[in-house]
Amino acid sequence: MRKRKSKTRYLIMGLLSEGPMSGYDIRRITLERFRFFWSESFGQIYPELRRLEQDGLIARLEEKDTPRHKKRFSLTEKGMEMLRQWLLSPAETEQMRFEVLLKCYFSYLAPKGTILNHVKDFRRRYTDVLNQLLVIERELQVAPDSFNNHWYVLATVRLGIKTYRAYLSWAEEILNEFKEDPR
Amino acid sequence: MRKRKSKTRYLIMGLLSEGPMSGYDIRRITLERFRFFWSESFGQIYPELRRLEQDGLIARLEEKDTPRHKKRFSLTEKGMEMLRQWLLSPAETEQMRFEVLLKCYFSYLAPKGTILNHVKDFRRRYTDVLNQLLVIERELQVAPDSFNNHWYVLATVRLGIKTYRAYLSWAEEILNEFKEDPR
DNA sequence: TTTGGCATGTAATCCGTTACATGATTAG
DNA sequence: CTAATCATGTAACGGATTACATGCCAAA
Repeated sequence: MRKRKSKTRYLIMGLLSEGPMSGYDIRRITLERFRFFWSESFGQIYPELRRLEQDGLIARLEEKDTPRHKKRFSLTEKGMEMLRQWLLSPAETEQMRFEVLLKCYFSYLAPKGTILNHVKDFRRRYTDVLNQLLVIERELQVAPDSFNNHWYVLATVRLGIKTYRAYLSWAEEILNEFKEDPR
Repeated sequence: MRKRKSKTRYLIMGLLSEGPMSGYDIRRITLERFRFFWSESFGQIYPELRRLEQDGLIARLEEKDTPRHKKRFSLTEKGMEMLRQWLLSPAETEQMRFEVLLKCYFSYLAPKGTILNHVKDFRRRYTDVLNQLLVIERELQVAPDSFNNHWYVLATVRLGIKTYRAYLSWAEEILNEFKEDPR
């Protein structure tokens, strides 16, 4: 038997633990809060919601007069159980795939200065996300801690901040070294 | 028409630019040198080699008395052309998927101290890879620069080193904060 | 002689994005 | 009225891992 590998269900159940929401909400919140270390598309979310409901891990709310087409789900006891189980097991090793580093590595085969474009592009992208993370950090520090989980949320945000600062510091170093000794 | 997304062919062509090698070699070298930011499996490499040969981007060496079953390939002019083209175009944005961060984020739902296991696990894994990277860095500094590309290789290695140092510093902070105020 | 590493390859399966289809509601 | 956004969903496709199959060669 093959081990289930997709983590989509845990993301969904995790979010539902904060209260009922729809597939569309899940997508939106994932973009807002997890963009820096996670991504999901509708093509995964909606079919997974159906499966989770079939398995009794989430339940459709019976609501009349929902705004628009909204179909909201809540986490069941069984679902919370499974979520807790997953939280106790160790995480899988992350597989990195940085195309930009592949390009940097082989840039010596291309015209002089090719690597600079990649490094500058990299720097620009991570300058943007770093700024977004700093905004989120400040917001978290002043917002009321309704779920008593801000310390946890801030932990993930701060890993992002440290990581992207390291990225930017690297980019500066490369650009400086190149300026001193262009290749 | 859909845009080809797999980057496997560029990894292969990049490696072949340093000299002829086999699918098995490519896999081994990828594990040694790119493990920190790239991964490929045999299931991608061998079919891709066949396609690249069909497209005339690489060519099978006609060798007798090769060691074992070895089938070596070399990069053609056309292949080098395409590789250079790719190097000039910007890299795609990398999508992150850190299961460990998802677990940290939701650990407040599990027994107190659950997050510690994830952070410690994370620290252990990256302590290992950091040490490997430091070894590689030292080796590169003393080895002869046969392809005149050490500065480029070191650039990628140093991004890894900076990143993993940031990871470890984060892990220490989280563990300390938790020790002072367990939740 | 048997074990383990070298070496190539295919098939099954799952994962994930993207494009497409449909329609309601709201803001301008 | 019209455009944008909200909202749900499916189908097609391509990407990637994993398991499997095969066999050689070297070392113990």
